[in-house]
Amino acid sequence: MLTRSEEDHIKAVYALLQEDDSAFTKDIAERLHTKASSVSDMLKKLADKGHLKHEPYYGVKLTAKGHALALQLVRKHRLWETFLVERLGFGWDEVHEVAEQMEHVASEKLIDKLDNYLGHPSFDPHGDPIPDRHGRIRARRTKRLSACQQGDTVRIAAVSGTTDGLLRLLDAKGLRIGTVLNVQEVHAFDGSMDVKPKSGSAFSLSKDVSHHLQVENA
Amino acid sequence: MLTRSEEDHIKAVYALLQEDDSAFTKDIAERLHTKASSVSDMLKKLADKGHLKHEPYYGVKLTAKGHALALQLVRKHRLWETFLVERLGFGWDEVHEVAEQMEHVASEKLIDKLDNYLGHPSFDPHGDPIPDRHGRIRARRTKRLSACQQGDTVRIAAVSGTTDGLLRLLDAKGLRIGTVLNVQEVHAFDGSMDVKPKSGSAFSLSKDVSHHLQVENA
DNA sequence: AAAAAAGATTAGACTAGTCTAAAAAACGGG
DNA sequence: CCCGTTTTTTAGACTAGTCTAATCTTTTTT
Repeated sequence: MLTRSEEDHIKAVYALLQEDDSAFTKDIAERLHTKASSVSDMLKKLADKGHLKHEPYYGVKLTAKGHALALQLVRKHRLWETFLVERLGFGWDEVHEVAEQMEHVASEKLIDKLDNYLGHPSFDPHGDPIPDRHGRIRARRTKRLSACQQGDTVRIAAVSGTTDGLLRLLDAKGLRIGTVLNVQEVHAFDGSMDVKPKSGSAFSLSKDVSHHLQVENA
Repeated sequence: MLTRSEEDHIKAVYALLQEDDSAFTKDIAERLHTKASSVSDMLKKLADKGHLKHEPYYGVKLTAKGHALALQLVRKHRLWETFLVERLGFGWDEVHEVAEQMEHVASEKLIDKLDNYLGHPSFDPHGDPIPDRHGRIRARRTKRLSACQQGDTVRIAAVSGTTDGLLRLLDAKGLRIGTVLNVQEVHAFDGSMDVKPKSGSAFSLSKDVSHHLQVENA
């Protein structure tokens, strides 16, 4: 059995590897609001337990065991988020912190029944894929909106690396998972872009925003 | 904010006071599968925080603050049990341990939304009352089946102090919340009694069982 | 290439919670 | 009412996890 802190560290490593293909002590510490020295200790422990490989100064990789575990944690987190939004009526900007607690409830049976109750969803309220009980993820080819060109027409597939503030900003602009956008113009000097939703008038998005929007061709 | 361990201790005190009108160090320790010395420490801490009064050697009483807190924990526990049984399809003998974990998730909003989602239930799957958000409990006048006399006709209202084994035994005998029974005979030498469900044939219940069944007049 | 900066680890202290063992307090039967 | 048992508390040790401060390694800058 793993402690909550151990699970948190594994999840942080997994998330960083997804985003950056690398996970360093300091980044893990930052994500967990803790100090590098604490992370250093914990990495040694998790390496001993066989969940990850830690080359000091060269970063962390998950073992197969650690990777499978991370996927189960992600699965739990995203299923609970789905439950909170679809069944309890939470806003998509309110659920992260609560799901963070629920994901540490330990019961295989609970998660399988929850999955079943929700109808085996493939994506959570932020558009992120939900691993199935074997850790399999529904494949999609998405790119960042910030990587799109003038003239592209794309559908919002997911909002990644979400902060509650970003989600509320998207709400305010009427942007949702599934919203179809046409890229009207990209401004070189600050990376901002003007986009026009299928219905509605055009507006501008900063690079900070477009960077976090995963889109697929529409 | 209270730790999980602190919450567990307050809940144990509350439960013992309900059952026995008294809560002693050793009983709390037994209930929490811990040692009296650990409980002694924790009682001092909780007394300092103002959740309870601890007269060494004379037992523990909850303060108004501690009592309110215990009721909120009971509320959370029973709402989650209700969710697990009614929505996820767990058996009533499978939910205690999982609810024990879920009740420590901290979010007022979550509990209120869950309560709403479940339709503000007044009783959980074991027939125990669910405090409302203000800590109020629906009053009933129940007694133990073991206290009933020959000839009494009663309805099962709750199964208290539940162990999973007892619940499965009741399942096997077809006894549920709401089942109406007639007491046919009470045997003095071992306290067992013969009961007859409204539909079906009579059978015998040991005192161990009848002691845990809360009934009301039918 | 040396110095400075950034990042990581180690060493040592502290907290919370638990335990065992021993001492203290209360209780109960002769 | 006194001795032995039960219950409770205290004392001291241990673990897990965290922190700060100091040291070590790597990278960057000049």
